[in-house]
Amino acid sequence: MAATLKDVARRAEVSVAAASLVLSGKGAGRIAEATAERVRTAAAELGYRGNRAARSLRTQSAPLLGLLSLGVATQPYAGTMLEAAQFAAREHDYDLLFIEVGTPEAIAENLRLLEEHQVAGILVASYFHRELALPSQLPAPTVLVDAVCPDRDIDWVVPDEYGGESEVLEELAGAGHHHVGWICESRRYPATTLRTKAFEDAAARHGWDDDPHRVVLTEGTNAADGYAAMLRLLEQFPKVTAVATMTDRMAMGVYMACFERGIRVPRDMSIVGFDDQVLVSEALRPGLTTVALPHRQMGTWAVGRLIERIESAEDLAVSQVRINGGLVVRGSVAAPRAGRVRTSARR
Amino acid sequence: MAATLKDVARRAEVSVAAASLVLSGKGAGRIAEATAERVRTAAAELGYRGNRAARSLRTQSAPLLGLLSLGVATQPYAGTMLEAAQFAAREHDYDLLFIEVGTPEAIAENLRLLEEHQVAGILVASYFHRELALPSQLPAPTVLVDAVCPDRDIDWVVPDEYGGESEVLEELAGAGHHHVGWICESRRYPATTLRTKAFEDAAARHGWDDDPHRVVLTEGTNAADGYAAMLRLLEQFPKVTAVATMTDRMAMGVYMACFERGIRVPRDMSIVGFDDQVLVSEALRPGLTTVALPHRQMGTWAVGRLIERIESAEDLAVSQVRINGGLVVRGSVAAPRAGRVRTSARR
DNA sequence: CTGAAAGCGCTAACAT
DNA sequence: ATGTTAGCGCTTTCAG
Repeated sequence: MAATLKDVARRAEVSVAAASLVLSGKGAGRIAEATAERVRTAAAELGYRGNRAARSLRTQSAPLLGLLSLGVATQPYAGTMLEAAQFAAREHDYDLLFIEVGTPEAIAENLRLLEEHQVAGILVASYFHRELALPSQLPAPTVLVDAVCPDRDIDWVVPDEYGGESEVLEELAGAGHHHVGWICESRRYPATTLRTKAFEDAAARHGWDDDPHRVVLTEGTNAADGYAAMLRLLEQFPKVTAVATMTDRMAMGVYMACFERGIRVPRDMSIVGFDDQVLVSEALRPGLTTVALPHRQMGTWAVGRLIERIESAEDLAVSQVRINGGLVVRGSVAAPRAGRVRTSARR
Repeated sequence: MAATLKDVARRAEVSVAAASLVLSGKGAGRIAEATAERVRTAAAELGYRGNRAARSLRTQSAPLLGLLSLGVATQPYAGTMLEAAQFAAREHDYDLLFIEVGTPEAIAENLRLLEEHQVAGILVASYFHRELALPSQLPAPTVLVDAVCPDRDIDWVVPDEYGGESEVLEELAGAGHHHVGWICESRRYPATTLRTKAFEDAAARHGWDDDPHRVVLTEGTNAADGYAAMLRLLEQFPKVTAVATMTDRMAMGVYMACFERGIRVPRDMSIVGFDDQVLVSEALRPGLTTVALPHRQMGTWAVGRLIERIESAEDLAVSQVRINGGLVVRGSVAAPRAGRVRTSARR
């Protein structure tokens, strides 16, 4: 049986009220130091840990953050956000209630669950940058991670798609490329739209070869999509000396297409990706130059922000930020070769 | 202000006790159906949700499971276990408190934190099969996920390393290979030991070429390790027609070495991995034949078991299980070619 | 500076 | 069949 505050008080020969004051640190100046010391000793001796339920019942709030996840745990690397969030929470003495909601529609019902728990704050986290609809009544301060809620003033943090893509494209421009291809998923998401915008702006800025054939749209974002797209790109835009893909997985497919065609990376073809899925980007030979997704940073920021909001007396202004995960330079970019001769396919 | 039980009782014109009985379903046979109906209506009208803190305080236990994670969220795919655990918990009306402990040493201190929360049960989950030491006093029923605790009778679930490896090696045997290489990390973990044992047994069983040069030990488990190991294997064991690697990532390196040497997969070389890291195994061309890690199944099993233990009156016998995630056949295995001529390196 | 006491919302033993 | 009541452990007035 765990020791209660009453046990501590009895042992220290003070009232429970005094013991509570001391242990919660609110007794400073009110309780004599000698008494306080007695209480602390007694608590230590008894291994007193307190009872969250009793405290919550009394204070009508729990030092708990509810994390409503949309696939965050499952997706490689997105889980990093989770870990970062938990660390940040722990640092402020909050714990994390993890709930995988499955679909956006299930958010509302799970918010009610969190209300029962009397969570002090709520994180709604997605594994990819998306738009979300939220019920108008939120049971606690809420911040979105890798998601935005248009038509609503609410804190959120997302990757800086435009900035990141621009940065990695500068690598290509810096190496001297002018015939640059863009392989991107066709569906319209914040990520596709913003990264494509960055590509178009970079192209305009650097006067890249303005041929509509330089872009290939795909159905999905995996290696097979990248592979097929690259084959098509080589056909419809043979001048290409560098390719930017919307994701690392697609870049992996591009590598494979190059391998098969006897095109060497980066000598004959420079390639850049996005996401920094280390399993892929680091494993490729040469390593893929890409942009990291700021999972960790988003988790940390979101929790910091949430706690700020919870603990601040005033109403804070809404804060919506885009974080650039940063360029990761590996070996997939080189200067275009002048008199490049494309070797024929190997089979 | 959320409605309380008292509000419901007043509205239904009954006592709080009666209301409690009805809402918790324990009133069957004790409360008249008409009364019960009145209570349920009142609760619905008020949007009554109950207060976990009050209930926990009273019952001295919370419908909460503490999940102490050792890197589970960060590791690609291991997070799947987390999602599965949460689903299973929710199905039994438990919620999940997620805590990333960082290192095994931090487990003890976090167990005390869970004690404060009065969790009904505890999951200690690792992202790889390992041995763990646990304090002798656990604050609640505990089950280990992807970890064991030697010298201790405690429930755990781990991947069936031996069974899985044996199964994927049967693919090689079935295709008719006799000169099979084994690329494995040199450090001794349950996974290395058991998978290596499976290799040795398969080799003996099928009378594979018994040459000590057929195995190459590596420092790590990533693509670069696999790549270097494969180069070495080709040199010291040139007869090799099939390679089994300890991880998919290492297999990826093997593919790359083959590509560079002009060795075609699977025509000239069959390859099998372990883990089924889809990002890798599915993306490779041809897809990698491998063994899945049962993350999802482990999560589900562990929670089921834990709840069984929590809710069972008697002392259950300890249950320790190994789950085989299952063979995933893709395209990396073929029959060895009779008069195979190794093409020379491409550069 | 310290103690007594009320009460958070709920459950369960005990009355009626 | 239903109501009354006594706490669970803690915080926080309010008295002393």
